[in-house]
Amino acid sequence: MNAKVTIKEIAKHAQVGTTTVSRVLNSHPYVSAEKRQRVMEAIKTLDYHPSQTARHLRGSPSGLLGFLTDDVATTPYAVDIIRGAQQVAWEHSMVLLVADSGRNRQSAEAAVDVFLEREVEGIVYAAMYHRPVELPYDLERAPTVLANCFLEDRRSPSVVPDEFDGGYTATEALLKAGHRRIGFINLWEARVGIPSPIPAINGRLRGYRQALQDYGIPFDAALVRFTNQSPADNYHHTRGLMSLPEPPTAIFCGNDKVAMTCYSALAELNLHIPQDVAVIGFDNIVDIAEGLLPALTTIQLPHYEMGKWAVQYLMDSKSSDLKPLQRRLPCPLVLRDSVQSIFIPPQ
Amino acid sequence: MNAKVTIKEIAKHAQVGTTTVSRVLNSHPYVSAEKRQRVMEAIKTLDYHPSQTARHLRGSPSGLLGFLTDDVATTPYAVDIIRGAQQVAWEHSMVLLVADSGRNRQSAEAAVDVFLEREVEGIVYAAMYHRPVELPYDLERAPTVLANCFLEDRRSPSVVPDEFDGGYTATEALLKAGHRRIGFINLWEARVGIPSPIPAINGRLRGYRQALQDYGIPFDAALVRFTNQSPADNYHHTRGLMSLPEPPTAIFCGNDKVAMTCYSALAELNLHIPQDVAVIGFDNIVDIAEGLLPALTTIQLPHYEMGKWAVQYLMDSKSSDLKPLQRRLPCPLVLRDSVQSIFIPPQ
DNA sequence: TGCCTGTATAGTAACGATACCATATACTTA
DNA sequence: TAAGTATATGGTATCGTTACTATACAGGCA
Repeated sequence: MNAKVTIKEIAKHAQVGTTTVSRVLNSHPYVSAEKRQRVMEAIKTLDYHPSQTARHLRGSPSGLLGFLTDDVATTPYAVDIIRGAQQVAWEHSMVLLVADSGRNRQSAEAAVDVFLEREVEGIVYAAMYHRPVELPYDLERAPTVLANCFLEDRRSPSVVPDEFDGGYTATEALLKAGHRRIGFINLWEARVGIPSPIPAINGRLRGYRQALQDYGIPFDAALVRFTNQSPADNYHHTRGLMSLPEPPTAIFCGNDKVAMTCYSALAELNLHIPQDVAVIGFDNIVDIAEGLLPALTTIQLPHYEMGKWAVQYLMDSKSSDLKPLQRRLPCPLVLRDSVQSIFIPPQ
Repeated sequence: MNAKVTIKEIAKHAQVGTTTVSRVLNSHPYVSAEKRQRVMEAIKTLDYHPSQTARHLRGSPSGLLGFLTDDVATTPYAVDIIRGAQQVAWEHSMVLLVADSGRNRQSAEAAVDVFLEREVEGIVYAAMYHRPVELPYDLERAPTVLANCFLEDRRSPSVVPDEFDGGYTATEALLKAGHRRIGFINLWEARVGIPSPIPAINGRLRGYRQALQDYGIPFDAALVRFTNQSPADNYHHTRGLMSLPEPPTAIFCGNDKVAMTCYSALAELNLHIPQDVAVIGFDNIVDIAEGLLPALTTIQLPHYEMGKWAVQYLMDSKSSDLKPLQRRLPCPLVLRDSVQSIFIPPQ
């Protein structure tokens, strides 16, 4: 492993001054074609790589972005946030420095210290599921964008899934297919009693109600259930829904895991999807959605897009200040086979 | 945002020389208690953070590790590799620089260039599923450890799941529960015809056979099936197994998705898990395994552990050279409810 | 007393790259 | 012809930190 080749050695090898080498590297004008050629050759033969460290010290931007997560992995796909962030960062020739806040404030602070010591140009703080957070550090320290989470006081910019849109889209897909009685097994937080601050729950419910209203269907509270997300409870609510005097012809499940249990419960009742009952999920956990028979139509959370947006926003407002807007990204429908158009006889 | 506070300003503020400040920062001897006190105060009041960049330029190690992935996300949990790597890196006060090779050689090369420009002290190359890879760059450029993949010629160190162990453990769990006819729906590669180089397939099969042999059960080729992993094929093989003249009392599924289909197929046959048929999966996709009823007993791939091991190995051999060993990590059993001990009458 | 040795302190030269300044030539244009 | 401009080139200070060197004073010991 040859040690570090410096600009000086290139200069010596090409018989020019260091300035000229620097000019070639940064494609500045005023270098003769001949010397440029010599320099390029030297760079190649000596396998020279410029030191970002020296450049940065000299005044160039660090080219670094900090990416901080709480590691509570609910949906594994949430890591797509990092992929999206990485993608956009790369396009801007920036690199991601990742750290895990490890859920305690102290190590989050430490992580931010590490970021600052390396003078990151911005920080993305990403949560593994959509929720309000308290920032574990002083925001003034570096421009920060939140992804998949937000501050209660909205004092810094954030990008989140549009839960309302997701709920609306799911419900509308069912309505468009002709369904008029649509069950909704919404999520409920595991914590006892406390009215949940999780935006998914309220947002999706509002979307569901709005879609119903837009299609002129009255809201029926009996069709809405809340599951603590255990398979047993998911099962219970599916059965409950189907034993209603007027059971639904379609079920909107709060997530794909709920949908999975829903499938089994319906199978036991000898009901077929999508002929007897249509099912739609949420989250697009591909392993589940594609593994089910029939494959599950569901709603995609925009993890990848949130990662992209967060970094893009950081890049766009590099010079000016970050405006603390909250951006809601749509949750698109992923069409598979669990929803089928039903025939509605003209009345 | 106050600009950069430097060591000089601390020196001035505390009325000492820069050397003294540096001594305090690095807890070197020969500083009087009084001045040390003054320096510490100045650091606090001016909110000083030392510049890693300057330190690095001056000769300290960069404190950076490169983490490069191919992004083909098969199992979402494979990202646990990065979490494990991050964890150990953090313990060694190092930070991870992540990049995505974006599956084409060129951008992988570019990513490595970026790593080298920042003088990473090592690189972890991680694949999203266990397979042989060709390294997209010259290994000499930085100490590299492969995670979840390996070079055909084993010329650099790697850490992979012990597929044999996984296959053995799964089969043994079934054998210990008293099963004697154990079906195995192994994976098969989607690519047509080509004998698969995917180590999962061969390794697990060998583990299965070895366990059988150790328990004195003759191998029955009729019990081993290969699925192209489509739900339809998974379904087909489950039915095939169960319609054998002497059907299995337990099924070892190549992964949790296969197990998921297997559950439905068995339900249709009105067979109950685990009373009538025991099922064991592979991969521990928690969303699936915990969502199924009964919850799926399965095998855990050591993603997190591989990430940890890769970085640990890099750290351990920082001074000496990397020895190109291949480390196989065990795939532990995750006990849930889909396997039950069956009574074997004494003969 | 004179000479070590240990403690305490500050000044300064690096690390590698770049921006500024100085210089030198060739070519215009008033 | 003198002055001005565009082109080409290299020397050197600088970024923030630490290692090295130099200096100074104390106490210990021959």
